[in-house]
Amino acid sequence: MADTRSELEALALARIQRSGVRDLSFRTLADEVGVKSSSVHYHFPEKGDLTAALIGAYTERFVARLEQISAQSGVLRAKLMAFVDLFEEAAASDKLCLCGMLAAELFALDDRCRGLLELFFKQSEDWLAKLLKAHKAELSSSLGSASLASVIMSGLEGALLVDRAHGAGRHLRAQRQWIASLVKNER
Amino acid sequence: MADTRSELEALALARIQRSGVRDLSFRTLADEVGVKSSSVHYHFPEKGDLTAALIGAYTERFVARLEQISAQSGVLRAKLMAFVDLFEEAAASDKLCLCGMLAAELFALDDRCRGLLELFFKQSEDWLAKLLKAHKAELSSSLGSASLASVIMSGLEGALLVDRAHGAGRHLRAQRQWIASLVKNER
DNA sequence: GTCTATATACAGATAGAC
DNA sequence: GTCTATCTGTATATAGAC
Repeated sequence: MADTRSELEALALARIQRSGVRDLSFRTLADEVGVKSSSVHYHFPEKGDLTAALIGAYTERFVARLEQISAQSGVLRAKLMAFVDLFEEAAASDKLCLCGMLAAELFALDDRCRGLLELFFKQSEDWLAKLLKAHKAELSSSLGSASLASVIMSGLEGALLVDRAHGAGRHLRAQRQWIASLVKNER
Repeated sequence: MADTRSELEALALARIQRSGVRDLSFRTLADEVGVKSSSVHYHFPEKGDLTAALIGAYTERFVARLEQISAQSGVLRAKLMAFVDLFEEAAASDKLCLCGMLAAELFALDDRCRGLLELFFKQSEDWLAKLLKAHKAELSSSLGSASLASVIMSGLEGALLVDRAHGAGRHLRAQRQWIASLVKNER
């Protein structure tokens, strides 16, 4: 198995995506990994340190996958569907996007975490807006690239959220369908 | 001023929309209203009782306003914009929709509250789908009414969420713009 | 309907031994 | 790097007086 720090991070991430930072305690986290809470404090002195580490690593992985999508050969529609796939994974286990969950818990976060959260959304939407702009001619929407990127991001974050309470995956499926319909069918 | 019970409900609602149920304690709630926590327990024996009462009342008010929108004279676009206005109020004070926030905190809720949450989304989306269906000819989207209702609801809930972390209202504005663009401009 | 007082549990965090 | 032990604060909830 991996080292303690990695185990703590993996478990904490999963728990926060399911039930939020406020529901995560150093005690229960330690129990599940098989150490004591003081050991968790050794790796992450304060809860904010753990949270910040998680947001940073999450953003890094997310951006790396965006770059993979950019690099892959394929039409616009395929790239947009690959973007939706990133959200599908969370949905499969009734989780939220880490940063979506933390946006709901914004007032429980310190400034450093809020800054990291903002960075996640900025980078994600910038990537999306750039992709849309590069394929502007293929789009059927009248909205600008940046606005459309906002609409897509809100829609996907919201779909994960609403599907937990009502819908059993229907909201994310509808989002996928709508995003696909943005690309003109020309042949 | 109103009676204690009403004051407690109003304050609890505002606090949950800002920072969630887990951040609301009977003690601080009591302090802010000027009573003791045991008095809060008199009105709402358990926290779940308070939460359920809030969801019920919130849904009732929300549905009443949907019916007002249905009753008002006006074109489809005006009605959709009136629907967006319902979310604008929360955004103005950095709040989420009560039920959006609770969807994030789903695993902290009892079954009764989860049922009420589901009802909120079902009623809201049913209303929206019915409106869209009645004006199908005026819509520029290729999606079915129910799917489009899902997309709109996800988008608005998500816009409130993401705007807290990044965007300063930009996501909700983009949603409004997109929703307006769904209605054909024919003249 | 509101109070005082209290039971019980758990939170985040730290000191210091090994 | 992990432990035991502990401090301190706060949570939900209840009993019983007024």
